[in-house]
Amino acid sequence: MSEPLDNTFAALSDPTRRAILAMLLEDDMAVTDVAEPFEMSLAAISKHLTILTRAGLISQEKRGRVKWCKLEPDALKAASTWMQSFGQFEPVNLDAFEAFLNAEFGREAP
Amino acid sequence: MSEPLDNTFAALSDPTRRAILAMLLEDDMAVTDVAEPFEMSLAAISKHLTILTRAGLISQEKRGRVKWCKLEPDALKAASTWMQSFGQFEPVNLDAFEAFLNAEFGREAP
DNA sequence: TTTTTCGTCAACCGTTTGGTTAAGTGTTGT
DNA sequence: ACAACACTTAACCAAACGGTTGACGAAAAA
Repeated sequence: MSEPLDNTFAALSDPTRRAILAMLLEDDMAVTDVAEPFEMSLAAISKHLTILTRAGLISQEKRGRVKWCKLEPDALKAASTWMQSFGQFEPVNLDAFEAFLNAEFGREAP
Repeated sequence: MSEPLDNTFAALSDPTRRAILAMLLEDDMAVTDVAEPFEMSLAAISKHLTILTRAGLISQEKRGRVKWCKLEPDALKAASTWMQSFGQFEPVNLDAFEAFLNAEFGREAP
């Protein structure tokens, strides 16, 4: 019923999930460590991670009792392609991203 | 409460709204004409257009009794920047977009 | 072995979403 | 003046969302 692109964009529409993705950009993390900086329950974060997994934006691998979360950048390609088509086909540079990340973290990450 | 990026991604998460954007890529359109190809009420399309407007993805200008809808590609820039950062910074080309649009229309557009 | 840690699941709750139909507001054409 | 057209709004509905708490299973540590 719902297309991959639906799930990708829906997953990205939540600031908590975007913050999680930004965290995972730095390193793979365990669920508990992902949850630590947020002011919400572990169960809530677990749900967010399920949504991100369903959207293909991350993968989760269980080793022992710890479940490791890993960014999967490829899932963003289709969505990115769709968006760029409306965005005048400008190439993106890292500086713009860094500035954006700072802004995002300044407001959203605890 | 909700950030611009939230609204942008949420607006893009619905296939009807993405199809509307693709239609508007070709030309400005009146609300009734936007609604024509879809199997849902005019009121429903009107709501979708409100959501797209709130997200800044389109603008609506009333001339007489007709309300014209116009694509606003700039609103996608911030979101696009965010996404590209996770997508290995690959430049996007038009061929990929065309292929994607065809696939999208084949499945989603009535 | 017992206890703590890691994480999910189930049930619940209030809000939002995506759709419907019906009524209402302007604008245009006859 | 009146009818048709172009939309929007209101009220309603079922389903999904985003969060909670509490119970639970599996793995690790004591």
